[in-house]
Amino acid sequence: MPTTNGRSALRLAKLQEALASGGTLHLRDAAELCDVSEMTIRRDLSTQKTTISLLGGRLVMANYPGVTPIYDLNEQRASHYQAKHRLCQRALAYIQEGDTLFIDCGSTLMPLLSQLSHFHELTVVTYALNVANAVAALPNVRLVLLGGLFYAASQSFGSDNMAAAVEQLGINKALISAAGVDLERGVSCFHFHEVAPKQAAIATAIKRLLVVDASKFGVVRPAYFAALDDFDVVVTDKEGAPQLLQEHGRVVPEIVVPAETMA
Amino acid sequence: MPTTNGRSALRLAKLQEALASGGTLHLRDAAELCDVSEMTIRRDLSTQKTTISLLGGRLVMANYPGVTPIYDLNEQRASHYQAKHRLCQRALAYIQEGDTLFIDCGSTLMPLLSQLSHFHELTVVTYALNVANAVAALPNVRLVLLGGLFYAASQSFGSDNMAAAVEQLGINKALISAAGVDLERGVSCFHFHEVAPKQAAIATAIKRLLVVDASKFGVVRPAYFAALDDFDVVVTDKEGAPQLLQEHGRVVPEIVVPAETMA
DNA sequence: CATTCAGTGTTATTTTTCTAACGTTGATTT
DNA sequence: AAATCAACGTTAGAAAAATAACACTGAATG
Repeated sequence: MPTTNGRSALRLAKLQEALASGGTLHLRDAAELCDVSEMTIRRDLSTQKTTISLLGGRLVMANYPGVTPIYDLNEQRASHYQAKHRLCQRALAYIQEGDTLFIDCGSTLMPLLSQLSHFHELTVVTYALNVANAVAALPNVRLVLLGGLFYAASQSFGSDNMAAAVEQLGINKALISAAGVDLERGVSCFHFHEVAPKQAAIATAIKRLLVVDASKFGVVRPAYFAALDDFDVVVTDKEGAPQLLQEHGRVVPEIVVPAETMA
Repeated sequence: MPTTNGRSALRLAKLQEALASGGTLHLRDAAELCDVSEMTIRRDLSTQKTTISLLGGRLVMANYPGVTPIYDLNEQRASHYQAKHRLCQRALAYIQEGDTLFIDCGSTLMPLLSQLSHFHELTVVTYALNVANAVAALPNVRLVLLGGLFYAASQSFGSDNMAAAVEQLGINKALISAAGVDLERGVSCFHFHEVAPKQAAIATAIKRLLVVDASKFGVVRPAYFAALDDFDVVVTDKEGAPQLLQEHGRVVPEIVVPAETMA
């Protein structure tokens, strides 16, 4: 195996260039391109640290979306996915034909996006790249991306005039996610650049939905962005949530907990 | 084979949901998820029209970037890619450490992006989703995406204040692509929403590079956006291009044709 | 000059994926 | 009730991909 980074790295760089535009490259083509055998490419990939991965005989960029496996060998991610899926199933009930939706960043609302293909006309406003990519694939959904400087950690954009940009749009329903929900300290997230778009969406949207799984309750994160009663609906998955939240005397009009048995 | 769209479509919808968040799903997991055999999933995929495709035993969303093959069986796309690659190789020579680059939409400049990983600090400004995705994967490059309404045809965004957004940024070098370059009628593209960002970039950038392969010469496209002498450099691949362009009496300071023999 | 060893090709073997054919089931029709 | 047929499973075989083992090469080292 090549221990030093000799020609191996050069080949990978070449292949990475070829793949950077997006696409796959069959192993035999990659071998031909580098003028080596397929085995050598295989070895390059397995020995060197690279962002390219081999998927069924084809080279793909591992850091592109739609490439990493959903169901990891451990059930953990799968179950997490199931939880989020259920959450989104409930959130979906609030969406209607013709809506202009603000979709927050994070992974919570991802499962919702594919469901949007069932509608005929929708508009999605977002400041997250992963959301934008998923929505861009839907022919029936208009996409408005709020741009700015990219923050890799949250796969989202931040800018000065985020608030102004949001206010220009006739946002119907805001679907907001959060990293922390506390009765006293309100709703919070990790990144400060998310505060402006979230707050702007909450300010202009007609209906405001907070979509969070129960693991976020009682948690406080660095960036506060709203009080709990800024929302019209809280969609969550914990049984005791309604009591927990409402007995506190706050006015949260509706708290939705998905039924245990769902398709 | 299922001729009617019975449960088959339902399963595919379910799988599509699972995949929409981005990721791959192994065939056996997909089968388990739908509680059918792998063969059934295979049949679903082959009989029904779907956006899901099977790549080495794994389900992927075919409309995601990084999935469609680069080297189609015909050499055509490959050679096109080679041409663009060479073009970008030359354009790369103009890029320096610390630059703030405006990268235009289209596929021409795609091969350039992976090359940017060689630098330590760069900023890329773009209004194209495919460019943004490629740049987002580079840890050393700051990404500024100019958002707006998404146009699927060009994978790019358009908005009213595109010009204002561009002017706010200290763009160093503008790398502009085009669909048509005519001596008399100037430089043009297909989509009108591209005009504003292109013009704004040309207006503010210190150095303006037009990157076009020779097939665009003598072609006029619906949306005019610049005269040829608005550019400082034209990077192209046709042998006679310098003469062709300069003998016309225009002041185009530099026209670069890549040498025939390149690594 | 012989030795070493990284880098690579070749071949064989195993594993996985794909395809085609046939069998089963259960609802619907005749 | 027999026939039909869509929907699905199962099996076996073919094809492709992954892995492992060994052989070759040419530059660097002793």
